[in-house]
Amino acid sequence: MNPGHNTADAAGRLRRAGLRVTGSRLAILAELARDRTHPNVWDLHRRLSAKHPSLSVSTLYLALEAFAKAGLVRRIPARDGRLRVDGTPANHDHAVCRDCGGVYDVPAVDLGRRPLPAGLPRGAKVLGARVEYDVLCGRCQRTSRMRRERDACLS
Amino acid sequence: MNPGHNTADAAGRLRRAGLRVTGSRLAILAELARDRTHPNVWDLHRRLSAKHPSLSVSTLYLALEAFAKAGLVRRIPARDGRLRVDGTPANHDHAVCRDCGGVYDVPAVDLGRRPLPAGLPRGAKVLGARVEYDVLCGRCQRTSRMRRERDACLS
DNA sequence: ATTGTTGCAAATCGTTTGCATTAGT
DNA sequence: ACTAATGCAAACGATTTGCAACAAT
Repeated sequence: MNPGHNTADAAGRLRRAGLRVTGSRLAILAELARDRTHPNVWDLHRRLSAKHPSLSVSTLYLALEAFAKAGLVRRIPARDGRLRVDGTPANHDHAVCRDCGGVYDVPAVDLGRRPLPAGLPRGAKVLGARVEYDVLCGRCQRTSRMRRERDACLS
Repeated sequence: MNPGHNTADAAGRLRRAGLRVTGSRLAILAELARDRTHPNVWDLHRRLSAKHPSLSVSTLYLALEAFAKAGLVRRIPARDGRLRVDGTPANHDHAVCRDCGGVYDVPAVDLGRRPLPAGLPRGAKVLGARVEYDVLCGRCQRTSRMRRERDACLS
């Protein structure tokens, strides 16, 4: 269903990265390929625990660190201070809901032809750039309207 | 030296935000106006402790939360998981050093005329957008060259 | 007088680390 | 055989919270 993210390929990607192919790691990569919500480590652990009850949090952290160094995943520091995991290796941008902190994938904006901004730190080399959209997701628009109405009544 | 960020103005901004004007808070705002390095909470606490030895970390956190809600500062989750504080209220973008995690201010890119990207979560309302540059700062270019050379010798 | 703010200490909780065991190469 | 990967528990450290004393309004 998702070419490029099946198990066989995951094993190859692990090997190519110089990492050992283990059940945990295949499961982690599979779960990340399935779950595009940028789960945090505990979400991930909870979901994986069903099929892999012995998988420990420390293993998860260690694996994610190795994956990140190999470029298989991106680790993104979320607004709530927790680590979220982005299992989509392709280049893309993010939309972050101001209310619930949900992270959504958005096709990458091409900033390539744009002149580099003045005011970069002296001598810095630009490696890349990405856009982050500040949004209010559909669900939060509803709940914040509800909240506004409720608060209005209470005041 | 920095119009718009002097003490008198800080008091006004606090009052306008419905916050009480206290010595700690003026000191915090003053320090943030002076230090544009996006310090984390502990850096900030260390620097403020010189003049305000009694200022506690919890007060600092509480004040920063209030400031952020009032739009006086931005709190940014850094790659190392710690909270960094951006005391520049004006709209601007950031360049983040891939190596040391240093955060540098960059004039905002105008994304206004750009069509909104397809693939935003259904029903989401876009409130804003900012660009984050992935850079290698001058200092880190030097140290990583040194590291490469050293590692080359060791291998 | 009222109530937001402060400082201290304790609690919380995400992440890291040490180490003995297991398993991939 | 070699050594990366795992699981457990303990350590760590940033942030939050409860509460009594204080201070700005």
